[in-house]
Amino acid sequence: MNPEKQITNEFYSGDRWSAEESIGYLLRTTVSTLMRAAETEMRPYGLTAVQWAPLMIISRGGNPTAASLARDLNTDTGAMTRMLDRLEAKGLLARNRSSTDRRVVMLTLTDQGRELTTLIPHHLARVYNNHLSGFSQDEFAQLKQMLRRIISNRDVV
Amino acid sequence: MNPEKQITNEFYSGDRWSAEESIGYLLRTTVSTLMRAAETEMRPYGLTAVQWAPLMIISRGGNPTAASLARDLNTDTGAMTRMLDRLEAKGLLARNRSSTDRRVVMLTLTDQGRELTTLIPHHLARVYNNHLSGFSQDEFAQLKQMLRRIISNRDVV
DNA sequence: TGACTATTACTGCCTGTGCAAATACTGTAA
DNA sequence: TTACAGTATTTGCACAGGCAGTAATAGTCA
Repeated sequence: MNPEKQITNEFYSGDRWSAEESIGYLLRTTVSTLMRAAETEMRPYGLTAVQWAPLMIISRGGNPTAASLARDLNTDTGAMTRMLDRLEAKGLLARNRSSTDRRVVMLTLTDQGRELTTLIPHHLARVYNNHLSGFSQDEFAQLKQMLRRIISNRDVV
Repeated sequence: MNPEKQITNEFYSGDRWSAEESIGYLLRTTVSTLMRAAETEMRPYGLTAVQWAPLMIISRGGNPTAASLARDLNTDTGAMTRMLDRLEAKGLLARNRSSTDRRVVMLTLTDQGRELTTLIPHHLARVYNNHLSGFSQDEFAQLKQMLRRIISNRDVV
């Protein structure tokens, strides 16, 4: 056995249970903390904490569709339809049925939507950097890597 | 400067943006991955991925109230009222107005609810352990510690 | 006692998500 | 050409959370 990295499968047992040590509880609290901060940061622009994501992807081009956005953002097409409804209602994007494939709806940003995409990243960076204060670059890289490992473990199981 | 741990405040800048490197995106995806697995694990018992939490806290005693549950679970009393509505509708808990403080509602588990609390932790442990497979105990401890640091940074900022 | 503050539970409104079904359309194989 | 499998979008239903406001109650202090 490698003495430097002992692998085990027993982090939790069915006997004892504590919210403070639960990885699910900690992750959920972390996300809601970040979301609340992002919400505050976005409020002046009339956006919620998650509405920026579709805008940013559309602004990068490549003709994303509702379905591709749903795949990229790890959600479902029903949720994405309604998200786009809200963004369209705010006048940030326009929907136009494609003429080459009449199933898909082309998504384009309005001038107002495009302007937001130039302002959003700065605010988002501020929120993330603030919450990562005290982290070293190594720790930051480790954290991202560990999260990716948890995500990919969904397939292993 | 300590050469072993160089602190910086610049993990993200407003110039470039990538979902794959975004700590918000990674955390959200991790949570939804875990939730989806928990949802599957709980389905046979008629519970969703989050409904077990109030049940477990009530089962530990100490006369928790809707308000204290909301505080412990990092949500608000409105959401908790509706959560308890659903659990009561499923016959898992009972609500009784306290006679000593008529503002509060005493929460007690039904027999069915109490039985679930004996089964839940095992399934939850299974989900968590599976998704942490490949982790060392050190990495597990580091991950929890880093999440706690992000959460506590909400106050620093 | 009476005014005031804090707390508890609840409700309405909005945002957001997941799942399943329906509809429309595309491309392919028989 | 026709049947069929796959894809894109939308909708209904249920669950869940945040925020603001309300009514009832408790405790405190002048």
